[in-house]
Amino acid sequence: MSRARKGFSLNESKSKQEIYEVAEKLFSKKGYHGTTIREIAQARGILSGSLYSHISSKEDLLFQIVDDGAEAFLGALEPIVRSSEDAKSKLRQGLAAHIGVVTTQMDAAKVFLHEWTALSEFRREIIQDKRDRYENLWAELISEGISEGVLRDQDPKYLRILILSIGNWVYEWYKTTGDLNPEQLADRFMDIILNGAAFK
Amino acid sequence: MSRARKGFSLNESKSKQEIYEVAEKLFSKKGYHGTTIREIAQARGILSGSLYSHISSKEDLLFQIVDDGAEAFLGALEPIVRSSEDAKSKLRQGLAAHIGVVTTQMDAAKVFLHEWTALSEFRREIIQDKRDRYENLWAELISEGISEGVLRDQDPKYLRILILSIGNWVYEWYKTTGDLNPEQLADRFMDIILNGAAFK
DNA sequence: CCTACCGATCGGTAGG
DNA sequence: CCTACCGATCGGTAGG
Repeated sequence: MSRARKGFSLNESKSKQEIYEVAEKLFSKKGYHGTTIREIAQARGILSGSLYSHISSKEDLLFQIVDDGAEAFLGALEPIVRSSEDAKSKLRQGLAAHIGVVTTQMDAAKVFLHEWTALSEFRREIIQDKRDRYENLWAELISEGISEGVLRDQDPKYLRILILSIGNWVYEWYKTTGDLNPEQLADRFMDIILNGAAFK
Repeated sequence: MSRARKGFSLNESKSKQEIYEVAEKLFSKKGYHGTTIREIAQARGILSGSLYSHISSKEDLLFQIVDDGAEAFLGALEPIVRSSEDAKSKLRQGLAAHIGVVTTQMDAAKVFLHEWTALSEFRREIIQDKRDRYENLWAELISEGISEGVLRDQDPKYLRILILSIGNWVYEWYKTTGDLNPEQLADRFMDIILNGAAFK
């Protein structure tokens, strides 16, 4: 998550970070191609040329945002997968972690989930790898659930897709005011996923 | 769904339709802002200026694609909601219809689900209305399920979101080869949604 | 459907 | 961080 990673001075990294925050918001709202470098600069109160003492290109900006998003998801899920709790509560915590990332970093999450395809090949592959790693962590959680006898022994692929679909779509509808918090949401969804919505 | 709606001659509407198909593909792959009018023209084998005897603007093209998408979803779900079957099979059929639209018209569905926000205000509102209508149809299905005693009597909002999240995300991962067909997919997902993934 | 072009804007740079 | 600008490309148009 930290963007002050390469030993910039405090002021430099503060300026840089403000640019990232502004770009995150704009890329999330209007898309990467729909956002101009001049809009980003204007939102920071400077001229477009001045951006380039802090960034090297527009795509560089996108990559750092997308990569931060990837790291946020991985960093939230990894400790849960590695923990020694039972499979059921790991599944619940995993979904809460995912929803937590989406709701507390809505712009970055949306850019990560949707604008990463605008990256050029080399950098897109780096992100593809992290996406694969994240999916594999979920595959692990589900296969633990099956081997512990908590989950029905079905093709785990579609359960994984079902869970991630629910978690990913959150940025499309979630409002900070009026909706359940991430923990409550994860409880609600995981109750349906595990026990079903049917009346018994 | 029909694009030959305003009485154009056969040839005109054929040319027009080819432009829509090409634009659908490109908007889906690279986004509305990431696609240039020249790319669309080139994919049809003509020059950019020549497009404008068939369309009136780039945004017009987007609107027609998005609106067709909206109509496809509404047209597939409406007869199911109006039918007199039991709530459980209407829910299953509704999800199959939704997944059917997404998988058989993947490009149009993706553009409808994601690029509609690029529309200017007036036309975005028209689409917002149709999205609301579609959501309300689902709300109806769920409330029937509750009143028929098929579904647990919980806040229906999150069940509706859960179902639509699963259905909408399909375009992100579905491959025509190797995956289940829409009916099978809907069965699989609806089984988990109704009965849960937990072992009992 | 093409030729020929338009004003505007794009991402980015040089030099201070 | 600004001034001043670059070549390229954008959506779109006039006239055939």
